[in-house]
Amino acid sequence: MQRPTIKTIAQETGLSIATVSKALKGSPQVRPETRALISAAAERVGYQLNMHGVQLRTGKTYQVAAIMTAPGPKQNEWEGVEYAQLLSGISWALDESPYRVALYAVRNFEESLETIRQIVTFRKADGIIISGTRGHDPRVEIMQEKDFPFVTYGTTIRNAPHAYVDADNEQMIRRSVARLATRGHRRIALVNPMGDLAYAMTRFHAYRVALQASGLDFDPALVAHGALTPAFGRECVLTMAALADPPTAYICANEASALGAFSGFHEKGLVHGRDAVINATDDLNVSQYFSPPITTYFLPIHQPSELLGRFILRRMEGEPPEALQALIMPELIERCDDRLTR
Amino acid sequence: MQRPTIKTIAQETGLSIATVSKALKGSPQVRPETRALISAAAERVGYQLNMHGVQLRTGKTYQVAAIMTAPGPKQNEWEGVEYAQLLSGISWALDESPYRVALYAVRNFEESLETIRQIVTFRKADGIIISGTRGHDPRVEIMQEKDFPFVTYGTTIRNAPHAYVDADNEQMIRRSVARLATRGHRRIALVNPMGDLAYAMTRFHAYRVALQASGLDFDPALVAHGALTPAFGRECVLTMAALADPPTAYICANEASALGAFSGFHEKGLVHGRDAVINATDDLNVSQYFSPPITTYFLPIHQPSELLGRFILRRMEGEPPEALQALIMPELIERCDDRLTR
DNA sequence: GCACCAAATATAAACGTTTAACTTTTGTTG
DNA sequence: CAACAAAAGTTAAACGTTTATATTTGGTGC
Repeated sequence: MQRPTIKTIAQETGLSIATVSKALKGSPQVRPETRALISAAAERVGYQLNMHGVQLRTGKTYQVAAIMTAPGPKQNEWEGVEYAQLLSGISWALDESPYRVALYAVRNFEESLETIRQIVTFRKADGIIISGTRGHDPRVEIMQEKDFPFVTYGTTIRNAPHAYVDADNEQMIRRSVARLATRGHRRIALVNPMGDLAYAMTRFHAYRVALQASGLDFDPALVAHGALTPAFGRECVLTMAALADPPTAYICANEASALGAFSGFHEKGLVHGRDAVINATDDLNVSQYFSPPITTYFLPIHQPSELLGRFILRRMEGEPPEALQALIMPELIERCDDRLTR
Repeated sequence: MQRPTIKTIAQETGLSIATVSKALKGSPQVRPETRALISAAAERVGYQLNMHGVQLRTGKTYQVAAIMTAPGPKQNEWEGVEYAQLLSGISWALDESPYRVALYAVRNFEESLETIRQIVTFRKADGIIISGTRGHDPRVEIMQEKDFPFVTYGTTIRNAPHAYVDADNEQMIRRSVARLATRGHRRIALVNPMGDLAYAMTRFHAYRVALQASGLDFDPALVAHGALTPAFGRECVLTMAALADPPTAYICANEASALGAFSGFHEKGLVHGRDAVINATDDLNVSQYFSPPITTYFLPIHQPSELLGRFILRRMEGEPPEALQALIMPELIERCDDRLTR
């Protein structure tokens, strides 16, 4: 038995395929009785719209491209794990819509640029979602130039306004530093993402401002930029703890680097709460299982990711990008007092 | 300027669109000189195949559906994080092919069943990849019934032969138990996945066999089944450590539950290596950053995931499922001696 | 009962590709 | 060089939609 098409329904009802097509998409051009008749027939024969026909005719793909920059297979490091939740959040947000998530895994920034160029020029998708934005991001420029709908996870700094979702890194760092300063910390380390990423810049800037506000000196030796793996967090602690005047607090940009920092503590024989403390930003609510549990700013990742999905839908419907910008303030979860006990 | 089609090339070369079409897909029906001519013209005008036309004409979708069962947004637990790497591995394997990964995030088993039914009956994809297989998996049955190409991550137990990729859980558990027994452990706990999952059964069975082989008694109190979150790992330790005769070793099914087990140790004041030890299976190579680092069976997730991608390609080309089965033995990484020091 | 208009429906073409069936060209053979 | 076969190329239809344009239907006012 063949899969039913609008032709089937046309024959079934004795109407033309044009009328059926219009009726099925609720056009006011066909009167309600006819529409009901058609819907009934569609139901009866088990009709489902064939997207290929629509796509060919309209040029729309009904795909949202999610560009996922994942570390190469050779690199066995715990990185980018939050992508799973990010993707599922987006997928859910699109659930009721005709759109699907098409995954484009790329190895690095250049590849993502090339992929996006492809998608835009050959219209392989109707919208794009990217993350890991840079201060000045050429991918954003490409899409803006062609007026292609997109949403970024993460802001940019020197690009024209566009749709984005991000955590409020500025506030987070300011409050983190202020809180630690209040608790007597004078040497606060910043374990930051790769320096070219927009949020690394935001965090760094906020860090300096906050230090000043608390009357603390800035020491470049207490700031590190790198891929947010456990290896990096560990390395930071090993290096900084060896300083003549080592930090008493580490602000880690994610849970992976925080875990690595713990590993560094273990290696150096440092005790959390006695020698130094670790604070972090947490997407996955995993810091509560660290030993000991640490203070974090927690932003459940499903929140921004669902927003990304909703934003791209609205953007594809033509809503202006300025209306689609969200900065979410993560919630402070104090699992430690974070005053040193010595 | 319009996007070039085969029609453009036909005009450009003075040939018919049929010849162009054949030439571009390397049909032997067109002679090499003509083919070269056409290729050159295609290159010149920047031609790219429009998939929508192909899809409509052939009925093929060039999509591989990846079904991802992710925990609901309300549940803030660290679960399913390895999916990110799984997906990117699959995506890479498909890179050179015309196929793309279409993501279907579902909330639970029933939804995945329904989604698969949809995909199969309305041919929304050409192939499906699922994970979290059950001992007897109705999803597998649906696809087999319709002779729909698919590969599972994880074996099944009571289903007809099909394409799969899995870690060799049987061997892993046997060797784990034997190794711990050799090191003097008599009370070995098994922190196992949900009981209806195929690999939970495999592991449990192997566990019992291995206990017997080592002359150890089986105690149901030392086995727990549940969602492999840190919460679960923690809960297991809290419960089992309170037993009259508590375990001296915990075999955790993944790194998340192992992390949770550590959290349980911390809570109970247990010291790793003195009171008990934790062993685990690790996909993400994160256990090396635990404090202390633990002994694991390590299977870098990109390995099975790329295999999944390659297998689904071959399966869609008609290769029989029996030829597409892989059981991979993870590598033992001994980071601890695992003998108790007391 | 007629002209007119709006509303409802029908016709036909188009999107880009593949492919069965047909025609033309080229090469081989006796 | 005729006869034919094989090779190379062409024609035309089809896949399932949407939509501009055309046609039919029914209702209104006079």
